[in-house]
Amino acid sequence: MGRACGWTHNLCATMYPSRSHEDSKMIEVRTRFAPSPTGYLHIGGVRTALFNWLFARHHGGRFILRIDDTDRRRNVQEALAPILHGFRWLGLDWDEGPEVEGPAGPYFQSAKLERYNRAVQQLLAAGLAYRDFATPDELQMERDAARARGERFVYSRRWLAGDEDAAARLAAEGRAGVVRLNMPRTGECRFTDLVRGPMVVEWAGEQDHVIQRADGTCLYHLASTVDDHDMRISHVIRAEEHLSNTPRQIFIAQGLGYDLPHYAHLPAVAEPGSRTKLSKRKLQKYLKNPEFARLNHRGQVIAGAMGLATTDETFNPVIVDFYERTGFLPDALVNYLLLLGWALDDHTEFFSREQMVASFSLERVNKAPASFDPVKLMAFQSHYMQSLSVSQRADLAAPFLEGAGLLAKNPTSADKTRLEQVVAAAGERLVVAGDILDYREFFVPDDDLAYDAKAFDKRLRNAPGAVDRLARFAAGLPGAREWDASALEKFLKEFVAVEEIKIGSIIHALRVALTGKGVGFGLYDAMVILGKESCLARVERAMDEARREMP
RNA sequence: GUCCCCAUCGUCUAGUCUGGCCUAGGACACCGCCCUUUCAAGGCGGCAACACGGGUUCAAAUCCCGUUGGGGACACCA
Repeated sequence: MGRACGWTHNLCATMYPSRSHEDSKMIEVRTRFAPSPTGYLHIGGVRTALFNWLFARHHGGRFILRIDDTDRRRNVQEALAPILHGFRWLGLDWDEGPEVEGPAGPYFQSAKLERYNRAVQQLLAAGLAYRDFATPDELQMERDAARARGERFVYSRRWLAGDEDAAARLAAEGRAGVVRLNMPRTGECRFTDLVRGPMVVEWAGEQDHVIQRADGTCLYHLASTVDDHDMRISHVIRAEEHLSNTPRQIFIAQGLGYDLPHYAHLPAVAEPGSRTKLSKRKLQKYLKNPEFARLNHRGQVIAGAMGLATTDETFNPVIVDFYERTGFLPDALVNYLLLLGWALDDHTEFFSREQMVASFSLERVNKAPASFDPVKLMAFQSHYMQSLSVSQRADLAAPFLEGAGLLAKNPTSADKTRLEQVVAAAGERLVVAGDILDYREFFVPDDDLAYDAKAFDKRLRNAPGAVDRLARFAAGLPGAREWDASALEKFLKEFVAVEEIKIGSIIHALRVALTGKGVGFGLYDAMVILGKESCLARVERAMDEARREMP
């Protein structure tokens, strides 16, 4: 193990991407993202994947997807599908990995157990790892004792088996043997992080990490290091939580005779309004943040209307699927995520894919955690949504109406026209495509219109004279010759003049009668969309309803 | 507890390496006012930050030291 002491890894400064254009042409840039098949894609993970993808694309390299399934072997295919789907939805294409394969496969760790085992044997043979028979309890006692002394834990190596005889003897006691790294206890590990700069860590602070379990399966650090080498990963770009894992991986890599990749550790994506890493397990806490809760609620309402069976665990704003099902634009989400920990300059906010690929560099990645801000995400979404034409937005909205049973699978051209009218009238109020469900009143039969109880009471039932005014207005309505917004405005204003009333004393009642709601887009637009017949029917029905329960 | 990392408006950030152009710029949010049939949108205006303390220097957001605060890691998880 003496070999390991004081090993240094010096990357020359010219390896920084912006200064290394020539270098990058010589070495093929290969980055990777290695999700566990958990069944969903975490928003923080996507940000990491995005930076890997951008770095590879910027340098004309390759982006690789590898599946870290050493631990759970069940239903990998099933749990993988939503992840691959998420990547495709976001437009993050991978050059090698599941379904596309490639020259450096297999891309599933579960398929490489033999390969890892050979690496373990190599480390064992080189004296860089050892067989160990300590029980978890014994180890824990040593850990506790070190902590009580306020010192860092250093394993006593008491149950280390130096040879086969010792191993047999310890095994005879009923102990299970694992393989541990024989970490150096003097000297320091040096490496350059492309985000953080030069790093120096004392080897003595490192543990004798387990790399292989008693059952022969291997652990993350070993598998990951071997894979990065096998897949010729040039730049390991990952979350900051891995920064302190780096020395042990360097130890493994060097022990195996590998050239080291470059490392870049990205700042964490943090909770809304906090610097704590965003986690999938703390949803209840995030829901106490009003903005996060509002975003979540919006999604839940849309999913509910679509008849999706969702739970907090499977459907929330920490999971990428949430955004697709709510009707977000992938470009908006990606653009927002890009700016979480990276900025080009002091003013550029919006990037096309081409622009972000062209301008991305690790040099401009920040070091401090960036908190996830649902409000700013919505602002990006709104911007991207407004950049689309009415018919594009209508196309995005249609599936939501279909899913809620408000629009036929094959809509008639009249249906389509109505949808476009509603989308146009809604304008910037339609932020995510699922928001179309806020305007369901334009897609339900007149008799099925639901009334907002509060608005109905305020504007019709309890507003003195409202019903009578509505009746007189409706009586004149069939005489309206032109049925467009400006004609209707003139018509209503004439009515107001004749009646000698303020416009507010009829228009609110009319809105509730026609749409069931106290708020909405322009009333004349609403009338045009509904048509004369519907308007009359709805006013009649509202008056009946108001009179029926009047004292 | 130990080790490592980090620190500019409420949030995302520019500026820090290469000290002066910074009475600190932009965006989102927020607060007024205007417009207005509601809700939005729009127009105009506004509030708001260099964590703290020492140095170095003619000059510090920028360099150095310390403090505080925050985060991450200390698994037979990944």
